[in-house]
Amino acid sequence: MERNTRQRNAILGVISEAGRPLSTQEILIKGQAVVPSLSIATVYRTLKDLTTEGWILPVKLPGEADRYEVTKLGEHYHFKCSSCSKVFDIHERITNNNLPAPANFIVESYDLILYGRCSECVPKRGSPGSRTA
Amino acid sequence: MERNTRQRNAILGVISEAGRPLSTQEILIKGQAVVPSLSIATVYRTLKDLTTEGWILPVKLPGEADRYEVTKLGEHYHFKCSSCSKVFDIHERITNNNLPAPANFIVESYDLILYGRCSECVPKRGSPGSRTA
DNA sequence: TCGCTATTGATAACTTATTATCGATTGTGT
DNA sequence: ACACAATCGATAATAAGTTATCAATAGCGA
Repeated sequence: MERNTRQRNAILGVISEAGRPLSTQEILIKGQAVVPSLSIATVYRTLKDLTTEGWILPVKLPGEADRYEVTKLGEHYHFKCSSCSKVFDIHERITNNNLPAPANFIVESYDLILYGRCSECVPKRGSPGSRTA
Repeated sequence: MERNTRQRNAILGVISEAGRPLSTQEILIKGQAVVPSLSIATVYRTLKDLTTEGWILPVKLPGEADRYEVTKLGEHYHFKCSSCSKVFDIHERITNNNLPAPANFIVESYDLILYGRCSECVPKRGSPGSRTA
């Protein structure tokens, strides 16, 4: 049967408490703060299990390895900071009307990724090179 | 100096005429219809050159290898058909107002990918399992 | 607490995409 | 047409991420 190991609890714990999608390396580091012996193999194994069981979901960004977050967040999209590389959840609602497609095309889902500066990395007022798109 | 080879002409030709972003394998196959000896190494080499020279751009989708399209298309986004896996350009305009981010976050750019059925793969009217998102 | 077996940790192996190597080929200026 | 270097084709090498292997460890029911 399925066992309730320290490693599994630690991994689900750090993902649940992160508040944003975590990379496998982030999960490894944060998990090792709870279970120091934690191995990257166990991280991958457990992420696969937790995904299969429906607890977490992979977050896919172009050209990057999957990140993971808990399933219960509902529909949302993501913001990647071009300075610190962290990815944040955005829960504002986008209506399908805002996502036009050609006639005869059926839109079933979408991925929207915003790129820019998060609140921690926003340049000070008045510094150069900081206009928004 | 830079030479005007059959391979280079064929590769830029198939990308220009495709009307949608092509994968490296698609470029190889279509290019071999023009220059049968065309090698995958030449495809990668030429794609890198054409990108550096500004003729083409990589199109990045989550979890997939880069596709390529000509630069002159201007701002647009992409639609991936979940049936035939082809990627299409969408030239409808999206306003920044439609892409809300948290206060203090600066949006510099975005990637938007719609998933669904293209006009060729849309199920016939009345068939089951075909509601839009 | 004992014993069984699921799970772990360390690392080798694998996968897929891309790049490097190098002898053969082929544009291009003369 | 010639010469020569840019480019090509075939394939080995690389890179990053993920998975497999297997002896050691540790949940969990009795």
